[in-house]
Amino acid sequence: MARAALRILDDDGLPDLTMRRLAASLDVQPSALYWHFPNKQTLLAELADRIVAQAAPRRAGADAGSHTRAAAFALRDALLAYRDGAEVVSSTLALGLGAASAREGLADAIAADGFARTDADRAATALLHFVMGHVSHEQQRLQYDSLGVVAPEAGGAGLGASGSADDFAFGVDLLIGGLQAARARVSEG
Amino acid sequence: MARAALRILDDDGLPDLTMRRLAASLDVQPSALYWHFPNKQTLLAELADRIVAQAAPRRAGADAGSHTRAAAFALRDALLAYRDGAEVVSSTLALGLGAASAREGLADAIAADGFARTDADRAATALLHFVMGHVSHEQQRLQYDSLGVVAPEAGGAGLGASGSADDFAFGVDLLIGGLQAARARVSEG
DNA sequence: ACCTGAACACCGTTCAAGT
DNA sequence: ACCTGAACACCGTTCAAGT
Repeated sequence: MARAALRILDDDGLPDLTMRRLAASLDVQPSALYWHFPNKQTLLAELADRIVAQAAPRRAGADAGSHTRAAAFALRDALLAYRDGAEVVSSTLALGLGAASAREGLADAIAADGFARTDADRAATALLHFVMGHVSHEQQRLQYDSLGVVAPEAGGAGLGASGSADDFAFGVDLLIGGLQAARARVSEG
Repeated sequence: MARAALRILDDDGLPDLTMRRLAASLDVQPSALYWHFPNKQTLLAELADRIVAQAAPRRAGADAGSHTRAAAFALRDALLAYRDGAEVVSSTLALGLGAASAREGLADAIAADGFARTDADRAATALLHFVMGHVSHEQQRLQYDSLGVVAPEAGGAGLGASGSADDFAFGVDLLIGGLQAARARVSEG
């Protein structure tokens, strides 16, 4: 059932993922779904859990902040793996139900890069927000572009989707750089 | 009309901001709205523009990165000024229609802090994504908390809404620190 | 120029009743 | 245990027609 929902999500997008459409895809009446899930929100939380769980840990390099970078890209890839994945995860993030593991994964990676646990937790929150914001934006653009509702990249630069990975890396490196600078400041006294 | 919509948004939230409800608040038939706006999306873009436009530039301090910090907080305040403000702005960001000025405002502030224009533009994108992600999360929590659908802060720390401003500042300072570190690296050669 | 009336094609959710 | 049938209270949008 969650599988069928993910299929609709990926094929037709979040707006088309309705309880009625999901029921139809399972050859069942819409009301039948409410025996399995109390409401749509809970269904989406389940999907969010599955999406972030797919985040396969990448091999971390040897350079500074490489675990953090790897975890951030792994999360991005997991979100990009399903159409509107970021939207789904974002919508359930505040509930604290699903996708909590995403934050923990980032925090662990930051700690693995040798940063203090207290900093790692707060930085993970910041990084998570950046990742969600970035990928949401990226996927929204993909959707609008495919609909022909093009918008010539507000600001004028017009780098397009190809620049997204670069922009993402830039943001991640900025946060890592900030962490390193903070650590350097402390160790200097 | 946009005024009436903002009123509903603030009083009852985005889910209750329907075309039918807006029409009723104006003592008009729903179909009448379509003479003024082609669709709901355009209406929301208009609202996003107005929300972001309210971002009153704060007085920047004298310390490094103060313009950037001030602009980030001004944007956060503007988003927080309306219920679900971040959601509304996020939803129209990818369209490139409304809220484009938010990114420009941040980029200008970063440049005003003495960073190179090319870095400023990319950093503004990262900062914007962080701000949107953070405030969206914050406002979603506010809504869930008020509905009693409490979630004990995934992760266990349980800092609550009071920690939001601190977390926000931490994230902004991380990004500013990253920019400074990058600049230092360049000037060293 | 601006709005009404009526319709079209949908939603999420509930709940008695069936098997 | 799991599903159907039927209903409730909604959506956004279109479009001829009115003033």
